[in-house]
Formats: sequence, C-alpha cells, structure tokens
Amino acid sequence: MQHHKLATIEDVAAIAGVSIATVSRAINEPTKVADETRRRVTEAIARTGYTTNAMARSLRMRRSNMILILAPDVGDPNFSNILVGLETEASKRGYGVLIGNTQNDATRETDYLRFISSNQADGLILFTGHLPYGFGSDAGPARLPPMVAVNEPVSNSDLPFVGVDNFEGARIATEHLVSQGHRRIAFIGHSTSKAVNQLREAGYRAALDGAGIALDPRLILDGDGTTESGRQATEHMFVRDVLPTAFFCVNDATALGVIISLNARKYDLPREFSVMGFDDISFASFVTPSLTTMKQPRLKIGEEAMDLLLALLEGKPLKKKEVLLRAELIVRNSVSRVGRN
Amino acid sequence: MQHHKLATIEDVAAIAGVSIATVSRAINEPTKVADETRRRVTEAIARTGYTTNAMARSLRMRRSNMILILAPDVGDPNFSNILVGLETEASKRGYGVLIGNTQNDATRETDYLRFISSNQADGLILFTGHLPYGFGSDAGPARLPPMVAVNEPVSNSDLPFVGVDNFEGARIATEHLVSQGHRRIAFIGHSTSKAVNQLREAGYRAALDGAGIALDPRLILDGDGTTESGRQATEHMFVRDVLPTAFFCVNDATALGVIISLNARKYDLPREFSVMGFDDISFASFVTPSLTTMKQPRLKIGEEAMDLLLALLEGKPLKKKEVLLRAELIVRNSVSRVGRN
DNA sequence: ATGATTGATGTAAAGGTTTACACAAACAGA
DNA sequence: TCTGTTTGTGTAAACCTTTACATCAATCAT
Repeated sequence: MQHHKLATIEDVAAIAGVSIATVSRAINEPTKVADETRRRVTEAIARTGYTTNAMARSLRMRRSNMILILAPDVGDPNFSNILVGLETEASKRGYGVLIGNTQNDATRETDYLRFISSNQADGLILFTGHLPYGFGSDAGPARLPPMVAVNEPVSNSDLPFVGVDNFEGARIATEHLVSQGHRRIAFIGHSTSKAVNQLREAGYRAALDGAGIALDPRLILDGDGTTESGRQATEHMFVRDVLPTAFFCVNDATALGVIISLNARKYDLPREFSVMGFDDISFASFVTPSLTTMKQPRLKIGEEAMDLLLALLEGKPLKKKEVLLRAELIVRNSVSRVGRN
Repeated sequence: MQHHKLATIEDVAAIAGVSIATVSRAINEPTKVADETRRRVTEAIARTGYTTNAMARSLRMRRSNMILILAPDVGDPNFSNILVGLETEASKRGYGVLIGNTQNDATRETDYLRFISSNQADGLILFTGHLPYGFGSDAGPARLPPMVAVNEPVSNSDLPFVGVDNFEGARIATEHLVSQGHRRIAFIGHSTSKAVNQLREAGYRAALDGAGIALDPRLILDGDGTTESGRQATEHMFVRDVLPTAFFCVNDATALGVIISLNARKYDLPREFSVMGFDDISFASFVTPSLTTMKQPRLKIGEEAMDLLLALLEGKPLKKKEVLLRAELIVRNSVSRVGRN
C-alpha cells in the first residue's frame, strides 16, 4: 500500500520510444543524445513524474552522495551553527547530510560506521577529535573513507582539518587587553590534554611576549572549559590573593564562570576587572556585562569543511591539508581600560 | 581505488558452503536456519568482515530506513535539542537521520522531496508548519509519505503532531504569577497569525478567568516573538502609561526584550516588575535577572515524534494523532511577589 | 568508390540484496 | 507402507540503474 508503483526508467523509455540506455543518457549526459530525442525523453519524464531511484543508482555507481557527520553532541549550539554551513554547502553540491550523535560512546561510534561500510555514506566529517572506534580494528576495512576533521583536529593523523585559528585568535584577544592598558592578564583554562586550550594559551603567551610583558605563572590557571572551572579558578585566585586586572578565558563558558564569581563578590564590572572570552556563543551578548570575545566564523567553517571533503571525494587535488579561519574580535562591555578606579 | 572490493553475500556463502539465500536468512531470520548452518555463516561473516550493502537491500526492499527532517533553521538551538531526541530514538530503532535546512525557501523544500521520491527516505519530520511546496502539486506523487509535524502543527491537515502543550503551559505560567499576588498581568505577544502565540494567549486568558481576574485588553500587546518586539511593546506601555505588575511573555526572546527595556529604564527587577518567559532557551539562566520560565521538554518531544513516525511507518496502529507534552515551570529570579516596594 | 571516422542508439551485463517457489529429507499419523 | 506435514535449503527472479560494447547510418577523407 506504500507505493502505487513509481515510474521507472523503463516506463519513460516506452513512452519516449527509446531504450532505457538513451533515457539514462538523456538525464546524465544530455549532450550525448540527439536534440529531438532528448526532447521526447524530457516530455516523457514530465508526463510520468519520473525520478531516478537513488538506491538503484547508488548500487550501480557505488556512491550514495551522502555525507555522514559524527559529532559528540548534536545539541551543542556551537555545533549546530557549523552544521548549517555543512548542510548548505553539501546541498548546493547535490549531497545529502546524515547525522550521528556519538555522545563519545565507543559503541555508538562503531555503530555509525555501518553507514560507511554499507555504502550509505561516501565521506565522513568528524567533530570528535579522534578516529571512530572500530576503524583501526582487525575486522574493519583497511581502506578508510575520505574524512575531514572539524573543530578538533584528530590526533596522530594527517587528516585534513578545518577550524578556527586558535593561536592567532588568542593572540588578538590578548593584544586587545594589552591595548586597553592591561599588563597583569590571567589565562584561565590551562590544560595538558586539550589541544584547543593549548593553542589558545600559546597565543596568549605570544601576545604577552610581543608586548614585552613578563609572564607571571601564578596568573595561569587550570580549567577544562566549563563554567564551573571558570568559577573555581577565580575563587582560587582570591584565596591566593594573586590578582590580575584582566581575565582572558579559554572560552565563553569559562568566562561566564569568572563573571559569575566576580559578580558574586560584588565587583563592578568591567571597571574593577576586565573579562574576555572566546567563541561568541549565543548567550555572550546577554550576560551582564555583555561579553567581549572572539567570534568563530561557524558558518564558514562548515562550508569550508564540506568543500574540502567533497574535493577529496571527487578526487580533486587539495589546496591545503589544513584550513584555519580567523576569529573576529567582538567588542562588548566586559573589557575596559585598566585603572579607571 | 576507492574500495578494494567489499565482501558480498556471495563470498560469505562460498566460505560457509551454503547458498546466498541461506546467508540472507541466517542474518535476517535466524530461526529459519539450522543451528549448525547458522554457526558456519556467522563465522564466515566474521572472517570476511561482511556488512550487507544497504543500497542493494534498500533497492530490493523499497525501504531505506532513513528519515528526513525538514526544518526552517537547523541552527536554531530550540531545534537542535529536539534533534537530539529525534536522532537518539531513530538510531535506537535502526534508522538513520537525514537533515534538510529549508530556510523557508520553497525551492529548497521542493528540492528535498527528491529524497522521498527517490526512495532515499521513508518518512518525514516537519518543523516547517506547512506541507513542503511541491507536494500537493500536479507532477508530484499522489501518495504522501508518512509524516509527523513537530513544534508547529501543519495547518489544514490532520497530520500527527507532537509538541508542547502551549495552552496548558501558558496557564501554569500565568497561575504562577497569580500565586505571587499579581493581578495586573500583561501578555506580550498577541498575534493574529501565529498558532503558538494564540494558544499561549488562550492559556493566559483561561488562567485569569479561573482566578476571577477581569481581563484588561490594554494589557495585551502585539508581538511576533522577537526580542525587538518585546522591547517595543514595553516602551509602548510606558508611553501610554498603562502598566502591569508582571509581564507574561509569549516566549523567552520576547521576555529578554522586556527585560532590556526595563533595565534601561533603571527599574529594579524583580522588585518593581516581574517578567515571565516561555521555552527556557539557553540564555534564560544568564540574563539578569535570570528568567523564570516554562521549560519545553525538547528531548522528549524529539523522541515521541520519532516514535510516532516509526509506528506509522511500520504500520502499527497509532495511539494518538496528537501528543502534547507538558512544559515545566522553572523558577528563577525574574518573578517575585507583588508589591514589595 | 572505398575505408575510416563520427554520432546516435540499442543490448545486455553488473551491482548485491530479498524472497516466492521448488525441492528434498525427515518425520508424523494412519 | 503410504500420505501429509514440517524443516532446511537452493534456484532464480526482481528491485532499477549505469555503462561497456555492439550496431548501424551518415559523414568524411582519399
């Protein structure tokens, strides 16, 4: 009862009075068929409402024109904006987009590989920062599908990568603080494991270095990028009583924690302390004070990543193995000139 | 160079010393094959690393086990949380999820239907509030695929619908304000076109009615659900000098506009005015004062919608044509007892 | 006039499954 | 012993394309 019976290429061929091969050619290589024939085929297609069956096509061509996107958290607003870019570019080029929410669960990751191994997807976009479990494995196919990593580069691999230039962004951010007269600038979010954090810290160090400001290691605090870690780091500073005039936070979530902590202590922001974030996530403009931060070009990241993957897929030579996009400084109200009190 | 040559059912059959039919049965209807045979097949599968080719399977079965999700804005955080629910449920049941970002563009909507007509997707989840353009059309297939509407019911149709109970939620919200002693409660977001707004206004009216509070039409203001409209409505109230003690806003975005406007006028919130939202979007807890609002059960909405669609798809009898989920009152700091000044 | 080339089309194979139907063996009931 | 049923398996068709190869007519070069 599902399908009446969709029109097939044979129906079209019969009506147009040609063979199915000709119909196929009229559709896929129009120049290879005579004008008059093409006209008849086009008309027959219109009359039957024919659409080529993608399954049969994929089976024959060994190509699904689908891209699988694997992300640890599809609900993450940061992800979803990149997704728009990915989807837009894919759609423009005639590809469909399949999504898989891995939740960093090995079982789920392996499970999604069925889309690859069963030919349901031609390529892979990875947000996870590592190869899916089950790839390097014994049973798995030796051949890896075309892949592009986004946001998090995949460790020990030379996978093409698209993301924001964290080092440069962090440098710009820190330089902005310096330009406002700050010299005691804390970095909140030191991490020995997260590549993103390390790059941003490196940018911070480079900026201080460039400005001739000596690094005070007591102003560099650990953090895992959560709001809670920002809060804790701030509290820790007050306990030790080693204070900066400005906080550069590894990301907006951390910055929020810092702001919450400072607000709770009744400081007047940004007069008494400046706070700078990174990412420009949606709430950044709604916090009080609204957050000065570095905006990630999320749409662009998505588009570039998909473009790269499709180039890979279509066998075109890659321009680059790595695309780093610039973050943009967004000035709001959480940073002011130092020493206004 | 792409694929070495994946193992097929024939390879497995050869190794196990059975026919391909038996292999297929061993996989899909294990009870129908003898224990010993099944063992041999399983082993052969393990040895070859065989995965069934989904394309061939879909072609034969006329079923792709894919669901297409059509949404006007994939980047909308409200959407992306529902997406998690949709994806989780689909994945649990062995379905994949395909996404289409329509941007309310007729061309794009029509374009995505190719997934349906070409058998690449078996069913449709609609966030758009209307049937995709090209469906009722002449050329299109008379047969509609199984569909479920989410968030926005589809007008003039009896499409199954899953969403939040707006009427009930608005009533609960308003009753909360009443319970805090408010009697002059404004409704911001009256609309003649948006169904959601109308339902929430109806809930507001019902609550007032239930509390024996006479409706003051001057306290009902137009709004399209944007932050700007919330701001404007508030300004308008001050111009006319007809003031409530509490604002019930059609959604959080509107509430944010109201708060911005009141903050700009230097009112002390929530002492002088209470503000209530609806949705509990991510920034709700970050505004100052943090927003008391009604939380949409987004994950649950997604799960229920997918469950409904799959039931439809698998020909099971539907429990209901409409699933309305309850919104939950989230008490934060933007509402206080009236008359504390 | 002849052979070679070009252009347009058709024939048939291949892609990898699922499943209706046929068949054989084993078993049950008489 | 015979008939009818059950159980397990195999054969082959069908799902709908794309495309290598063959065919044939028309055009061209010599």
